[in-house]
Amino acid sequence: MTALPAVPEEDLLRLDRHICFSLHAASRAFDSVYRIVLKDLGLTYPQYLVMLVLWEHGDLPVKKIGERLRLDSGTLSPLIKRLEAAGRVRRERSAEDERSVTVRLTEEGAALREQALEAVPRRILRSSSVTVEELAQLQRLLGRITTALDEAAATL
Amino acid sequence: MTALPAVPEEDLLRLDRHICFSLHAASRAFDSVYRIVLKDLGLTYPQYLVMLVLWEHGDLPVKKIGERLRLDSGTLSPLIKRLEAAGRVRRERSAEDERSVTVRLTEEGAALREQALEAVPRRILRSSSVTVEELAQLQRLLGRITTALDEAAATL
DNA sequence: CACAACTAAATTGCGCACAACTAAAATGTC
DNA sequence: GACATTTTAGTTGTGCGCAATTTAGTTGTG
Repeated sequence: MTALPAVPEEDLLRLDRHICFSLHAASRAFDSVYRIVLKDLGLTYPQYLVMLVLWEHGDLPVKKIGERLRLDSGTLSPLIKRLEAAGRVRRERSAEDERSVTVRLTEEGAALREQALEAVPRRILRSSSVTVEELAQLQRLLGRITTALDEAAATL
Repeated sequence: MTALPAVPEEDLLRLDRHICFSLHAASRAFDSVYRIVLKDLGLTYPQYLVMLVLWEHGDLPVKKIGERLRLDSGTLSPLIKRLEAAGRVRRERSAEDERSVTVRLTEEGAALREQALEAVPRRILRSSSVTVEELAQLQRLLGRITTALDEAAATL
């Protein structure tokens, strides 16, 4: 762990500048393209993430959604309320465990999936103008880094 | 551009789910490690980005900072005011062009650079547990995608 | 010179992200 | 069974990020 490569002091800060900047910028660039593509569906980017999870796994308690997206109730509670206000989901207190709130797709919310499938991924892929293989590679690298960062965050 | 690879319909949505999720998650994972590392310096992650730009280029008008970080005044104005309140920078109306506000490092702000150089990049590198080469590769790919996305956003 | 067009920064409003906290329900332990 | 502990959502407060608008200053055109 101490065997860091011999990078000159000054370059470290410049490298750091580039790393955090490019990730930050890429994230926002994706965000802004998604924003445009998702406008027709009346969804924000994070709302789309929640819908993707629900489309894939069906009705889920807030807790489970949070685990899959690594988001806490502070983010999810108001977000899901907005989805509910828009008629895409309903929230129901679980009968077995009154603490838990199950998020269910409405018919409208379920139907939105076809529209999204048609419109979103293709346009995103084309906009990023990278190959599917490159995206898969990017995904692997990001996944590895994320895991490492999460572990590091727990021990810092 | 129309020569998209033959990916089955269903997989598209799953791929999309992974792409946007992994970038979103990676961005937040970096954010949270930076948050921890930067706490000692009393800086948020975006504030650190602004400081990096100032340390590298010296005093700059808000406009120029925004160009380098792709951030607009709606984000930068309050952020820079907070940096000013913390004593890291001063804001001065330009004499030549009264519309422009130049952001200048205070002595304290300039001095913070040494502390950052010492603490930040090394810990981030170690936490992400990837090689400098991999980071450079990641950076190139992200840069390429960001450029493409920005162009796409302009024509969508 | 007058007036339109443009530019830089700031402001407002909304949504996300997270830390810190609260409320209510479930679980564990004596 | 009583009570501390843990768990699930929700709330509050702060800071980004962006769209849309506002304010003030500059530039261009007749």
